[in-house]
Formats: sequence, C-alpha cells, structure tokens
Amino acid sequence: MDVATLSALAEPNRLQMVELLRDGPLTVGEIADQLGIRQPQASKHLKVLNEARIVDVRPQANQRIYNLRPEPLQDMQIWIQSFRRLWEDRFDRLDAYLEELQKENPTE
Amino acid sequence: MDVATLSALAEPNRLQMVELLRDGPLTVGEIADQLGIRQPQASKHLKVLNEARIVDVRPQANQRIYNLRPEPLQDMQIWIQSFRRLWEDRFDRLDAYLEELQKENPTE
DNA sequence: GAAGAATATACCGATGCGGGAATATTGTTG
DNA sequence: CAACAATATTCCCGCATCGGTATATTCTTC
Repeated sequence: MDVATLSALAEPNRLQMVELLRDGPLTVGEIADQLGIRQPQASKHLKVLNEARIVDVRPQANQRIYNLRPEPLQDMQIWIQSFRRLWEDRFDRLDAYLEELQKENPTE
Repeated sequence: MDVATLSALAEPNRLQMVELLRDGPLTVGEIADQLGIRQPQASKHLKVLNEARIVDVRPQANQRIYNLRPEPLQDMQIWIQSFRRLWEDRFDRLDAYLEELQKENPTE
C-alpha cells in the first residue's frame, strides 16, 4: 500500500474533493465553491491529489477539469481486502486452529 | 470516511505496524524489533493507532499486547466500495449515456 | 523493598503542512 | 493588444508531527 495515497487523502478538504469527484469531473472553481474554500487552496490541494495520481486534469478553454483516476483507490481496495479475515466470522475456527499450530511450533 | 483513520495510517512505520498485526497480536518490543525502530517511537506510534481505535491493548505481565481492531479498516472498505464503478467496466455504457445527458442539459 | 525488564511519557529541535494574501500565468474576447 | 476570467504559484506564518534522548511508570522476582 502506498503511503502517498493515504497521506493525500488524510486531509479533510482533499477527502471531500475525492468524494465530490466520485460523481463526475469538476472544475477548480466548482470544487472551491462546493467546499467553501478559496481558489488558491483548492488549486494547492488538487495539486497534491494530482501528484499522488489520484486525479488527473484536462484543460478546457479557460478552465481545468479534474477527474478521478481509478488506480490508487483500487490499490487501496486490494490492500484492505487483505484484512478481510478480521471481520469475517467464518474463519474463526481456522484462526483458532492456526494459532494452536503457532504455539506448538513458534516461528522464532 | 474518518480522516483520523487515514492520517493514522499515512505514516510508514504505522502502516507497517498494521501490516505486522494483520498476522496476529504482538508486543511493543516485538514490533520495535521488526521495524528496526527504537522502543519510544514504537510506543508513540502505537498510541496514535490506539487513539484512532485501529488497535487495542491488553496488558499481560510486564508487557502490552497490541492487536488490530476491525471497525476502522472495515469502514475504509465500505468507503472504498463506493468508488467501485470507477474500475468496473460493466458501467461503461451507462457512464457514456449519463455524460451525453450532461452535455445536452448542463447543471449550471 | 531493591533491582531489573518492558513500556510510557516529557522535552527538544528540525521539518513539513495548511491557510492567507498577493501575484503570476494562461486563455478568451472585443 | 487591452481587459477580464480562471487557475497556478509564491511568500509568510503558526502549528503539528517525527525522531532522539532522558526519565518516569509499572510489573515481576528475589
């Protein structure tokens, strides 16, 4: 899992931006409006998201249209899935069994 | 989605700790060893993870055993799933259709 | 209760991040 | 090319965070 993705998302405005963009591409101005922040901060946060490859930009006339890229979030999903057994009951018996093995034959 | 979870994970040592704990509970000393960091930093990072409710602790004799809690990661999984359509092809036609509608009847 | 092991906490210094304000850049239109 | 709109960049400041080191706390054992 890439720390860059997590730290890009670990900021309230940027997280909200990503959630806004979930419903489709938006302009810098639109994003700033919706979040109630000033344009320069919007640009700065979008720059961070862009450098983390979470969004991409395409110029259109005077404006820049930001859009979500799938890869980083998809990577997150894959990473998260490696923890599935934490919240899935059906492995309980297997867990107990493996822990039992562990005790009998410790790795170190 | 909770920013606290993301910012707790957005630090390399803490991310590694969580990955270590995926395979079972560990002691502070064990964690510090595996990551090659000093004990005080390990304790500090574990405190952050604990405050984000990503781990819990149980004392056992002289030591403290840290363990993963499912909820925050599970919440992340749920959040991530709201972006599924980003990387699932089967909505391509629907996407194109919606974008077409957008052009004909712009929101603003 | 003294000594030692495991862990937590406090303090310090360096660095980075976020917001504010001003300004630069780029594109459009008359 | 002048004026304007949309966006990016720069500079400054206050604050949080991280690592290092020292010290405190807690538990165990003799």
